[in-house]
Amino acid sequence: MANLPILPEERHRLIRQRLEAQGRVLAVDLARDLNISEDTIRRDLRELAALGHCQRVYGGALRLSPASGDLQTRQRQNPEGKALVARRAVGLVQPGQVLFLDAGSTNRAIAEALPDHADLTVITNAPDIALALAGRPGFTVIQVGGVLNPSVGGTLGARAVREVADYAADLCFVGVCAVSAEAGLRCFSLEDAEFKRAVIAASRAVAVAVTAEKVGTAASFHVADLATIDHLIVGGEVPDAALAPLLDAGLAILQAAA
Amino acid sequence: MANLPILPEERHRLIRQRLEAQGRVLAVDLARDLNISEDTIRRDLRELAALGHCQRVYGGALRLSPASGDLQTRQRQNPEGKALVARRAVGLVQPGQVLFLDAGSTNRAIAEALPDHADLTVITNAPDIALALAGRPGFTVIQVGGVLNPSVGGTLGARAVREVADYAADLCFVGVCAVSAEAGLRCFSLEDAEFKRAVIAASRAVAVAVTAEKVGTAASFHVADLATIDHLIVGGEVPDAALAPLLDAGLAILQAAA
DNA sequence: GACAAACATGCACAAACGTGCAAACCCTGC
DNA sequence: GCAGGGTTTGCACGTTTGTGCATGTTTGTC
Repeated sequence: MANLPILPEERHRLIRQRLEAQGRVLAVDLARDLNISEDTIRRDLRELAALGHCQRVYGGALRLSPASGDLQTRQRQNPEGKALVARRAVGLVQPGQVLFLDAGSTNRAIAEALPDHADLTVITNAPDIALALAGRPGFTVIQVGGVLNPSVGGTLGARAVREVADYAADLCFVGVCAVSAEAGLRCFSLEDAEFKRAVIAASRAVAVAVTAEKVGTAASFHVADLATIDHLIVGGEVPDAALAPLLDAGLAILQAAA
Repeated sequence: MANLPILPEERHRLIRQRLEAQGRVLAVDLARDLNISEDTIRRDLRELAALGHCQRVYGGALRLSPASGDLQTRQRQNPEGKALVARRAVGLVQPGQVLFLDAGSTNRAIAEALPDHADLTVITNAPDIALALAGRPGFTVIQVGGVLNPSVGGTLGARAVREVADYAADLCFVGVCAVSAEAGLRCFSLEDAEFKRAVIAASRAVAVAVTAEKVGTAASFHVADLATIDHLIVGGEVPDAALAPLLDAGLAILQAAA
């Protein structure tokens, strides 16, 4: 060992680095590797924990869970059904592509299921999706600006529509509130529908991912006809009576079942 | 030893060079190698740190590039101090105003401290701030679009700057990484500095809220001079030595102490 | 319940630190 | 040349900080 003196601050950085990489550190190991007493290491860990950089535990320290409180709640609200659809949906994505992810909890699940290190560019109007992807390796995240609609959870309105027109995506995932053979894709607000149409217009291919309960239902505002869709991913147990009309309409359907 | 005299500026360049190459320097080593007293080295390191070229630590100095840390970790640093500053900062806000909130953990705290039912319009480039305010009564939230910078936690770049120019705010809260009388307002990235300047240009009044540890320090990139600021809110225990130069500069300072 | 490992705490010592001060140095104008 | 003002440097002083050791306590495990 070189045994060169290590500055306290330098040591803190090293510990944090090791925490980040391995998720945990042991006081004994650090003391041995850094050639310093365990007492000092313990003091370091206590200090780092006080600053909120790790969780102090008996024998060493742990990395804190990566998700912050607000996001954690949302994640828990996501049932397995959405994760199921999401896993199926990401199969459509190729490395290097530019994706459009509309706001919505199902699309949020898709964002989380996207693979790292795939050189993806994700354009989204949903701040929570942007945040979930920010900093993950292999992602460029573009946020669509505009007035944030609280119930939709994304930016909408004229400004957002205009911005979307500036981009061109290989594939978009449009969130819808209802889908049926007769009424097509539908959602609950006019502004939302306008925005989704802009997204579809700016994308080479269109994918819609929905959970079973939305199939065969309708909502107030028309987004697009079924003919517009290239991929429909449905998850969970869909009754044949609801699915048949969609198949009759000539739609290719990816079914994700447990 | 040659013992030839070394000019201070020459010495500074050498120290920065060594910092760049090795990531750290020890005061003792420099004193020995340059054949000069440790006192002088310490003075040099202090100066370099004040200009934002390194981080001064006990025993020497460290390169600061990898140490800026991501948003989530900063969020956890000194939350009480930030809440304190935030409570003081929201006193500047009048009902019905249009505000600009720059990205950053202190500004996030300000967002959370803003009063409900005050008919406020908040423009922000930070998705987490937008999310925190979305749905709260009496708020209109406008998200600035652009490429999301993971370490800053907000959109930056040409697109974001252009969008900001479309708006006009009564008051902006600019987040800075460092503030001092000599170096003014400073931050860690060029793009960030550009964006903040755009925000300042689009606002009738400028407020800067910082926690105590940022006062009297500096960082690599210049944002604006102190003369640009209308309100400076500092929180926590600020040593008089750090505060005095700011007061001498004629700045009105709101101090938030426990 | 026994035992060892991990821990917190107090203490002592050395290293690193900030500050005031005086000497040495530089530049400038007479 | 030299007098004056500003800057830089090293030294002395007291203070702070980091570290290891000794002590007694807590925690996990068998």
